[in-house]
Amino acid sequence: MTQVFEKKGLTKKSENISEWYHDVVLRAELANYSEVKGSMIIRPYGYAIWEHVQKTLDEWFKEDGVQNAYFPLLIPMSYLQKEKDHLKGFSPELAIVTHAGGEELAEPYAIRPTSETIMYKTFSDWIQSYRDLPLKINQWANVVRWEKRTYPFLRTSEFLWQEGHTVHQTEAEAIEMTLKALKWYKKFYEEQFAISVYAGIKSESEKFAGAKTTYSIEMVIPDGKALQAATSHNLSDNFAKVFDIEFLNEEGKKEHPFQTSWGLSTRSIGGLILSHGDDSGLIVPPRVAPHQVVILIVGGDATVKDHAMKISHQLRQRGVRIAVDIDSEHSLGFRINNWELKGVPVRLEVGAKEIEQGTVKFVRRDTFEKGFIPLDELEAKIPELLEAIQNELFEKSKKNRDNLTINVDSLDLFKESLEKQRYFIRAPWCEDAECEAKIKEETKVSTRVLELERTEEAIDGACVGCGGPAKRRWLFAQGY
RNA sequence: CGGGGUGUAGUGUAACGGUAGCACGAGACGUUUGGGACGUUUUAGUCCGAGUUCAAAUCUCGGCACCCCGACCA
Repeated sequence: MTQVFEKKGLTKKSENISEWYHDVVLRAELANYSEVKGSMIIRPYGYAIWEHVQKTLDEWFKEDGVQNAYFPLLIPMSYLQKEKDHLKGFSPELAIVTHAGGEELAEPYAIRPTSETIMYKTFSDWIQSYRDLPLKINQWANVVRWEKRTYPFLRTSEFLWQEGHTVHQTEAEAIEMTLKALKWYKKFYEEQFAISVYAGIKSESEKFAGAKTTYSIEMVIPDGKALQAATSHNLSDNFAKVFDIEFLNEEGKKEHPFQTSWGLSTRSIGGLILSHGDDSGLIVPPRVAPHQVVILIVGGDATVKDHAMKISHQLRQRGVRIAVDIDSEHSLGFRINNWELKGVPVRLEVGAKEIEQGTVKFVRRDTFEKGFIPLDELEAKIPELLEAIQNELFEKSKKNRDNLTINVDSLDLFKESLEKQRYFIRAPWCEDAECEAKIKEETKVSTRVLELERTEEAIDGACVGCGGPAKRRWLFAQGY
């Protein structure tokens, strides 16, 4: 029987995932609420996870020739007004600076909700010839989108992200880049965050303001809702035209280039929390865990402490990220509970008993499986154990995703299936925007994506929304 | 921004219109430490403003804040 270690005062995840989420964010010390409405303070433990995200993605980007740069926080309103769809999409959530230096500004500045406009204005100067292409720029930055309802990490008014922006000679190249970014994100979620996700194309009504095509990563949250976890846009030459980006091609003729933009934000950490946590708190997959292992010393004498330090040194040399808890103020149980809340994948305990036996006690955070590892096997066993945990977390996430995805062929069944439990529903759809709006009104679920592997799949069925001829099977779900 | 709800120590809760109490936390001292230790002790509160009343945490009105549900959204 699996022992469950509930936490005092922690709402059960299965009972109220929203309350559980808030509790965990605060008690695992990921973030604090701030005085500024809708903003949060990311605490060191939460920020360490973000730093890992940055490090991993940044490496992949750079291998592909993407260079980091930094553009201004403030964007002249006139820039945003150039692309009308873009402006329309973002204007409801803009924060605008109207005064500075004690005076009213002649032209207000918007705090960037995203940086397409300010970057592309500059790109038009940078790009003259086909020799300047492709241009691949990435920026790690904060952006502000004034949201009406906010949650820590999942939707804050100010959030951190990376935004990649590339410029290409041909649309085919741009599409290739868009898909490459999407694949980075999918790989990131699967291999680093151990979360199984869907990757696909957004419907016309759900796409990015100003894009020709938006691709996205959709995460299946254990409550059956969908979280848009990253996006990648094929901007075609929409922005190039309005920002006068032109290059001379090999024949000496002027052409507009084709562009992409793609981003992943601190929202990803919200997805991580929701995906892996349990009634004991957070569970952080080993590859992204700020601490992969915590050593707790049991009893306060110097021999035990020395022994623990020696072990930590050994493991650190093997590349294991490790914390040593030598707290002698609190009881062992108290300390254990705190580390469990923080989701450290493996806990080691060292006390007089272990020293005598020449072992170390280990406990897995995800399964609570425990045992003793002989000291001389520790260096080999811990990396193995971490790898196993990483893989099992992913398998569990995949199973969860599959269990929460169902195929449905009629609107009645569609509605019925949502009565007891939210699902990702894969259903035939005519791809008409009005029909989509109708489905959303009647069932609260909207199209999430057309999965990449189903873009070519022709089907004969009837659309679940209007009964007309369906084109392809899309994923529908309620958004976060 | 629409609909609903709630505001009491740092947190969670209690008090018929009649002495604001309890628990946790935090601080001090001592004893403890193999799954959220114990004793002694200290600490701190009715969101703001008006009204009704002999008397308001409690009733009324206004403001503000927060929460839940919608619309918007990485």
